[in-house]
Amino acid sequence: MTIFEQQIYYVLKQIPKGKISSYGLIASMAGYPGYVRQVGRLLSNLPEGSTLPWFRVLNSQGKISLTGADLERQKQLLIQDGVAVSEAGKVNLKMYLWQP
DNA sequence: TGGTTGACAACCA
DNA sequence: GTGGTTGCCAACC
Repeated sequence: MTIFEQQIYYVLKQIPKGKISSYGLIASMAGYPGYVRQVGRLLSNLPEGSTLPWFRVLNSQGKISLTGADLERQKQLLIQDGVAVSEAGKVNLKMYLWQP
């Protein structure tokens, strides 16, 4: 467990229900601007049973970066969160983007 | 040691 | 809005 990971997890836990954020934003808020790809790698390695709201993280276009079954899973979780997600796995950033 | 890859971002046409 | 290019940094060959 590195400081970097702790920071990412910390920021992740701050995202309120019904809101979403982006990889770049997460990385920046954690104090590591430019480490977007590490954020993605970190989330991809999260255990399935994790309580972290990893599904509230989208790319800068407000779109889910996953494909196939994984995309569907994340889409469902977001909808359960009260976030409107299009068929393509895209959300309205104007309405749901979270930034303190 | 060096090249490739990736749940990305910012730019530009 | 879409598609290509470049920058980015650690993890993996």
